[in-house]
Parts: sequence; C-alpha cells; structure tokens
Amino acid sequence: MPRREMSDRQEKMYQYIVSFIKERGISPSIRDIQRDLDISSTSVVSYNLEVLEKLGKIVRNDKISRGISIPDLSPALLSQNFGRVPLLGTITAGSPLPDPEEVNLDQAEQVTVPANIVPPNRLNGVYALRVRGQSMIDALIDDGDYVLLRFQETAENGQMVAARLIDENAVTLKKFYRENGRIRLQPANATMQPIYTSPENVQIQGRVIGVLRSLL
Amino acid sequence: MPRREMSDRQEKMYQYIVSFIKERGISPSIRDIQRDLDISSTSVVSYNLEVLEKLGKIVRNDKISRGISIPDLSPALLSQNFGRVPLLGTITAGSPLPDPEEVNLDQAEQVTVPANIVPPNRLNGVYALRVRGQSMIDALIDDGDYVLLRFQETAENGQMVAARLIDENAVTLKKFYRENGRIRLQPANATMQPIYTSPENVQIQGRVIGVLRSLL
DNA sequence: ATAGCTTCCGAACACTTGTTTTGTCAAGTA
DNA sequence: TACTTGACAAAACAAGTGTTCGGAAGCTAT
Repeated sequence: MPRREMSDRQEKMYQYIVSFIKERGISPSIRDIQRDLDISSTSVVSYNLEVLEKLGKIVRNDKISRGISIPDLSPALLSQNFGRVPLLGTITAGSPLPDPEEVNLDQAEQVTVPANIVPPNRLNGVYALRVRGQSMIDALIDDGDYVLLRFQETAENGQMVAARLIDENAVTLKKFYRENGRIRLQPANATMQPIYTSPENVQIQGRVIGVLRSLL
Repeated sequence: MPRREMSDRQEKMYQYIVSFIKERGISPSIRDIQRDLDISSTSVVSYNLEVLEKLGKIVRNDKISRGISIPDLSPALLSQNFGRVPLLGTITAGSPLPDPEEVNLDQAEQVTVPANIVPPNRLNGVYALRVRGQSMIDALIDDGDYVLLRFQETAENGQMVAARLIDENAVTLKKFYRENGRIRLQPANATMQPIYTSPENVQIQGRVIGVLRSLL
C-alpha cells in the first residue's frame, strides 16, 4: 500500500509547524495552529495532527504541551552527521598560537566537521586552525586550509603536529621525529630545512587529523 | 564586567535541558526539571532559569509551556553554519561516474559541507565525490579525499574539473586546458602524462571547489 | 437512497504548566 | 547589630493546552 499524500490542510499545517519550530525553537500549540491557519476548532487540528503522525511527518509527545516535533528537524541531527569544533586561530611558522586551554571556547568561532572526516563522537579535544604559509605543501596542506587537530602532548614518529618551541615562543606545523636524544621537526616542503632541538624545548599542542580546503 | 559563571545547580539544569531537547526534540517543563534533578520547588527552577537566561545560555518564550530553547541547538542552525550535498560516487582515472542527473538525490549519501569551505547559499548544484588514486597528488588531492564539485559544462583554462571522455566512456579528475583546437587534460602528478583529445570528446561534469580529507 | 467513512464543528473538561506570593536561612556588609 | 542580597522552600493561583464527545456535512460505493 503506497503512502498516502497529505491533504491540503495537512500540508499547510505541516509547513506552519516547520517554520514555527525553525523560527522559535519550540513547538506550536494546537491553538497556535488553529488561530494562525483559521481553523474553526481545536479538534480539527487534533484530528489532522493524528493523521500527520501516522504519515510519519511529525512526532507527538503524548498529551504534553507543545509536544510536536519534526524528525527531519530534530536537534539530534545536530550531533549526527557532523560536529563542531572551535577555531582557535591561525598557525604560521613563527607566530605564537593561543593556548587551547586559555581560549574561551564559548565565544570562539566554530567550524563544522563532517562525520565523514571525523566522527562526532571522536571530536573531543579537537580544534581547528587556519594555515598560513606553505611549509607543509608536500603534505598536501596549503595556505588557507583549515587543519583539524586533536589535543595531545605526545606524538609518534612521522605524525604531523602543532609543536611549540618554548625558547623561541613559536608554534609551527611540522612532522615530528624523535632521533637519539633530540627532536627533528620536518617541514613538508623540499625548499625548507628541518628544525633540530631538544625534547625539553618542544611542547606538542596537537596532532593533525583532518584537512578542509576551499577552492572557491 | 566579566560574565558570571553558572552555579553548580545551573550547570546541571543546563545540561539536563540540552539532553532533554536533543533526545525528545521539545523543551522540558519546569516540573520535569524539578523532578529529575530533585529540586524541592518549581520556584527554584524558575529562579535559576531566569539566571540562565540572563547569562544567555537559554532563551525563554515568555509564559508559554515548554518554552525553553537553546540558541546553540536551534534548528535554524541546520541551515546556517553548513549545508549538505549528495555523495554521488567515486572518481577514478578510468572508471565511469554515475551521471549526477540520473542519481536519485533523495537516497544518495549526504556529505556535510562547512560554511567555511562553501557557504550554504552557494551550494546549489554542488556534489561530492570520493577520490581514488593519486593522479592529482601535486594539486594536493590524495587518495581517499572527498572533492566538492559544482556542476558546470564549461571551464576556464587551469581549472580542476571532472571530465568525461565520451569515446572511452571514462571520467577523470584533471586540470583543463584549451589549446589551439584541442583539449589537454593535465594530471597533477609528475609521473603521469596529459591526455590530448578533441573538444567533441570531452564533456565537463563539474569543477572542483573544495577538498575534505581525513587523516584518522 | 442508505450505509459507512472521512473530515469538520463547537463546547466543555481536566490536566499541565509557568507564575506569584510569602517565608526562611545563610552570607555578606556598613 | 541591622540591613541587604542570593538562594531556596511550600503552596496556591491563573492560564495555557490537549482531549473528548455528540453531532453535522460531504463523499463514496453498493
């Protein structure tokens, strides 16, 4: 049996509910619908809401006020197909990076991260940085890209990290290598030289786990 | 004057409201909060909600039932900080690509696109493809990346496009050049040779406008 | 036409829900 | 001490809100 279509009235009610929720963030009451759609009785609204629920267009939370919600608009979606991480600044070879723990996460600009790139449930401790410069061009990271980093203080050889050089008070995006007692920070750009320094002078601020690039 | 912090109780209430809305799609009532958080009186809830609203953590719709909404969770966000495009398949040098117009867009897998990469209002006619192979490695596109393409049938010299070779019935990701009467499709990989063919044999299926990469 | 169905109407009902009022109590503060 | 303020408690109040129910109107099929 094919799914029945919505009647004219049901279509209008559905549209009304969707825009009401989009604009105000809460469900309309039955009397809201009745009034704004010039329906003669609340019982008519009730009746058609029942139909809409059977059609799967809306979900009703039994007998409670303003209990209409729309599955396709569910805030649950907000944590399903993507997540959001704070954009903590720009990373350039040589310029200092705001400490992720000191930034007010509430007021930081947010970057949406598709679930295909990093699943939302693995987004804890992840932040984004804008890339300035081409020091990682051979690692397919270009000026203007956004890199996603997971905060961690250690790294394996070969991992791409944001590393802080304490003495120089600089933060840079490099590949990390531990070599008999010292650290090598290797740019992915054939024209640039690696940095050698002592383990004490290096503080890892996160590891790159994703890249986003706009070519518009 | 620095913004005050939430008290312990307010923190709990806020968390409760957020998860309630996420799970059920509607706001909790004051008595829901009172009961589930073991608060002695509705007036206490009311009092603290007032504080939360002053802090900007929640929005209250005056005097109506279940009128609490959370700005950060607003369904309006669903069309603000990102958009979604269909994932139409995989592009490999040599394998055919499903025609974007023939695919059922409703049931195609969706990819979330951050507003930073492509603004949602410019997402019309945009689709995503998974990249197979390393023919564009010098253009910073690697195996496994997602590329975002805007559907268009013409291209300027140097633009990166998905091009269909009609005779060969193959689709490939290349840089496009028009050279005195013929077309050159240039891979961005020093080890690979360009393809030369006639304009009649080339059908452009879209231009690359973004790249998403996961390094997890 | 008649039965059966869907859709609608109007009003009344009962529960849900936000608000208000009156106090209490502890921590500051002059 | 006396006064203010923040946070809480208990109960009562007044709307807001979903539901129900008898009946009417329109429609379809027999």
